[in-house]
Amino acid sequence: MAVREESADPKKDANVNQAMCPSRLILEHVTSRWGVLVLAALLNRSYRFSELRREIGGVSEKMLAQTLQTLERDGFVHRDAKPVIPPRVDYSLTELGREAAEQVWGLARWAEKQVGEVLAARAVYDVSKEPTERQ
Amino acid sequence: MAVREESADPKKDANVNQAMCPSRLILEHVTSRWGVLVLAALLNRSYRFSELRREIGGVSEKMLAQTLQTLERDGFVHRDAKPVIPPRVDYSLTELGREAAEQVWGLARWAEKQVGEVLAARAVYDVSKEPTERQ
DNA sequence: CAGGATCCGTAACGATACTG
DNA sequence: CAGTATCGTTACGGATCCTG
Repeated sequence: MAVREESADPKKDANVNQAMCPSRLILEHVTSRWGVLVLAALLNRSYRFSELRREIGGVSEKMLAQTLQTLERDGFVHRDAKPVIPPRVDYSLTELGREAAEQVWGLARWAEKQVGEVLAARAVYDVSKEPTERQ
Repeated sequence: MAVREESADPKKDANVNQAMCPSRLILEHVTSRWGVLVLAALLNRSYRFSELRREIGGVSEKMLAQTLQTLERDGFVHRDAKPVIPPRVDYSLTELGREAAEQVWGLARWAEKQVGEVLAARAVYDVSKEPTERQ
């Protein structure tokens, strides 16, 4: 079995941290590296597994499956497995998932808008912290 | 020196992932475990280091320092170090930081509102995935 | 094709000790 | 007080192999 990793098992979530509020976990799931991208992709339309994998790019099968399961468990993603050979599974957003996706997408858009400012701030910071050679 | 961990060194950020867009990093910083809590706390008022540490609770010195540095570097947090003995350092939000804090706090609030729904969804999911003993 | 199981490296994190 | 340096752990995440 070995249901480790992230938070597949609810009882294990607790010991990740002694006192982590549930909202923190939700936040973690929807803002995770691949969670954001999955939600963003599904905002447009539904996707099949491999399709989604190509769309996102750079995600391993394992992480995509894991991300999708977490989001499905939280009620953000609907999984429609058709009993055909070869298997066909479509993923789409639930209503709750759409809300989530819009929220994080909004945040992502905001982040993109601020990239310039942030990069500038970093440049300033890095120069000020530089070895400076001699003082 | 050993400036590993998270993203203190800009040149290292790139190899965390071959192709990670800058906005992803910003998102990572502001939605990180302690990043959210730091921003939320500073939304009310400015804090000193240890004060902030107590306020948040459960954060190690190392992680708090690291989180604050990351946020400062991105231009979200202003660090005001007064040259006195004993040292006194006040942290506050910049204008950009206030925007960020409001964004993530909005997301956090949304997450809190959905805790009930998510928990319910998880319960349904977990039951449906249960061993079921015999089918 | 959709994913489960397993192995493994690395880096994130926490605890502790130490410094200006 | 406000951090930095070091160490140990663990769990995140990727690669690979395997199955219905």
